[in-house]
Amino acid sequence: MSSSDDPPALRIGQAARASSLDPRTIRYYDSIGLVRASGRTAAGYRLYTAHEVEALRFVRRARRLGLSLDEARKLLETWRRGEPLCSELDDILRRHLGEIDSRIHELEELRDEMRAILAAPARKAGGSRVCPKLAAAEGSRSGRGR
Amino acid sequence: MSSSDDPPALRIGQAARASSLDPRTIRYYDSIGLVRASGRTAAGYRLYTAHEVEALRFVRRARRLGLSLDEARKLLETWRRGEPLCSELDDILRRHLGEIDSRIHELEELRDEMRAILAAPARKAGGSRVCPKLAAAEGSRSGRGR
DNA sequence: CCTTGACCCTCCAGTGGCCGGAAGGCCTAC
DNA sequence: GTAGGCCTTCCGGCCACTGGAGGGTCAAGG
Repeated sequence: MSSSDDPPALRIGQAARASSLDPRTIRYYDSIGLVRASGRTAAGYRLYTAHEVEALRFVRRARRLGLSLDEARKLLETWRRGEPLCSELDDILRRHLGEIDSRIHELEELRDEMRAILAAPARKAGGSRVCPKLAAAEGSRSGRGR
Repeated sequence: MSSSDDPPALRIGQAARASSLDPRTIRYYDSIGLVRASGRTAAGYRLYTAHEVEALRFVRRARRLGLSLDEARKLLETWRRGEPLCSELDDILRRHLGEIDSRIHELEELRDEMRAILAAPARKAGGSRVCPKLAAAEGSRSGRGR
């Protein structure tokens, strides 16, 4: 055994390049048990097979879609159990989609507000008070801010 | 002195209500020197005059515009020095405006991507592989993720 | 053989902007 | 006198890393 056709394992730097992640991030994922190294060399270097690299890419992709590591972990576990993953993924994505939509909305409001502020005349001197730009405008929205 | 027409000072809970902030947040701002309590009662309770409450509201507003506490601090210092604030504010807001714009753009791309994923047929069973949704689609964008 | 340099290891600390809880002091009302 | 509501400090946690110190490993070059 341990013949020459074992899956060729990468060290962390190579795995990092293959997954577009930082080695430290991969070490972190290992440390929290998200994507564990498949083994270690005699010197203690982490080894990653194509399987783990795929998982790392999976996680990276999930992160880029805005999912938390916990969500990524759930999906990953489903995936590793060989289950369909799609319905779970759909749920999560649908939820995030809603959040993104309202986040976009919020940001657009913010942007408009900023534009209005920037467009306002610079009326200096006026009163002894603040440049009214920030002090004013305590209207409309309230509550949670992500 | 210390007559009855000293500015009536609020305790932290009242200041919190007046500024729509959490008392703990206000304590935090005090601890980092962002908005210090104007004094203490004999019992050690923080006191906030209308001036500090205004500063707290200012900070809250800045935060809601997406500025960091550091940016808020800079503006606040300018403000407290009685300077116009507008040009500095404009710089910061302009920069943030750009960021918000690109963030909106990013999120819209993300949203479209998610919609595409959700719209894709659920093709289960297929190969032994992953539901292709997350595994695939390693195209387009790369680089920084906020 | 020794050094250089790239890579790897672990451990600890820090980031931002708070939130939560424990353990206790203060003040008013009943 | 006691119940409650407010306040205090201190400490730890959150998320997803990032940075640094202080060392080990390994192949190539002199």
